[in-house]
Amino acid sequence: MPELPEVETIRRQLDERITGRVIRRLRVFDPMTVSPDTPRRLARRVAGRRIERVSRRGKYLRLELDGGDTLAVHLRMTGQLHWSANGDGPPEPYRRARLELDDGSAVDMRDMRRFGRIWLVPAEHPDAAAYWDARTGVEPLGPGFTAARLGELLAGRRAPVKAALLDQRLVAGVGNIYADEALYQARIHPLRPAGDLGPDELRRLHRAVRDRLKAGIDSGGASIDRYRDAINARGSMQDLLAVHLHAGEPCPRCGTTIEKIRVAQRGTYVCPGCQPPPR
DNA sequence: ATTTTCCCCTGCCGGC
DNA sequence: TGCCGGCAGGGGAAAA
Repeated sequence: MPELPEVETIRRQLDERITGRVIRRLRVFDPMTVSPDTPRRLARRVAGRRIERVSRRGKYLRLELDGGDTLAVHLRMTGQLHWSANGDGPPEPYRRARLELDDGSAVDMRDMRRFGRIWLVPAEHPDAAAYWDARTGVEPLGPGFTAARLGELLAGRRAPVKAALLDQRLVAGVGNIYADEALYQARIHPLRPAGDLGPDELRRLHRAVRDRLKAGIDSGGASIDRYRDAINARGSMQDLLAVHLHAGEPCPRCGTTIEKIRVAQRGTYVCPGCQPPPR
């Protein structure tokens, strides 16, 4: 569910509220949430540690603790983090874990489908930077993401350009919604082979990826289904989506009926008028 | 090496 | 009404 803009929204809210706090205890209600670690081992490791900052890499949230350990969180499809000042979040059937802090506040992790995970990246990990680099590529809103860099990442690839955008090891943080919207804005069909894009198309795609992700952050994320931010509020990016979830409706730019197709095993929305199909 | 398929899990929706 | 298949913002392992 949450893509880069949703995770960044949550990161900002948590960083503001829990940085400097000390973890009183970690309670795990669903062991699967911390597997393959055990609730007991993880809880013992983080208890009493101070949260130095809350950072993000792609769709990964990181609670950086004193001593160098990092408590990593990935929300996957239906995960949510909810902060409450007095620790009494609303009763939740899907609550999987809870972080209790020294000021009486708490962060609850909720997750209907149980794909979300919390795990520790230990300070003694041989190379913390390599750990994250193995999972996540360039940050699309960072200085390393340029049209030229995007071209290098896509060069020679025969997979559909949308599949490449969804590959977190190339560009980190783009998910199904923002891939559709960026490709539409760039007027590039999602089935085009990634390596076939020309210089102008790469420039348009680079600009569109950044533009749509920024719009997502400015909107507080897209609350299409279950997404809520860290204070249980909805975002408004769903109101700005041009094609995603709009199959059967006219394209806002050319009036052609928007189609739903399947690309990289994901539902994909495309305007066949604006985004000329390959071949 | 790259790309595709399957799987993890729960809930919902449409078709029969 | 009830059952069944398919699908849902994710990524990792295994297979091709």
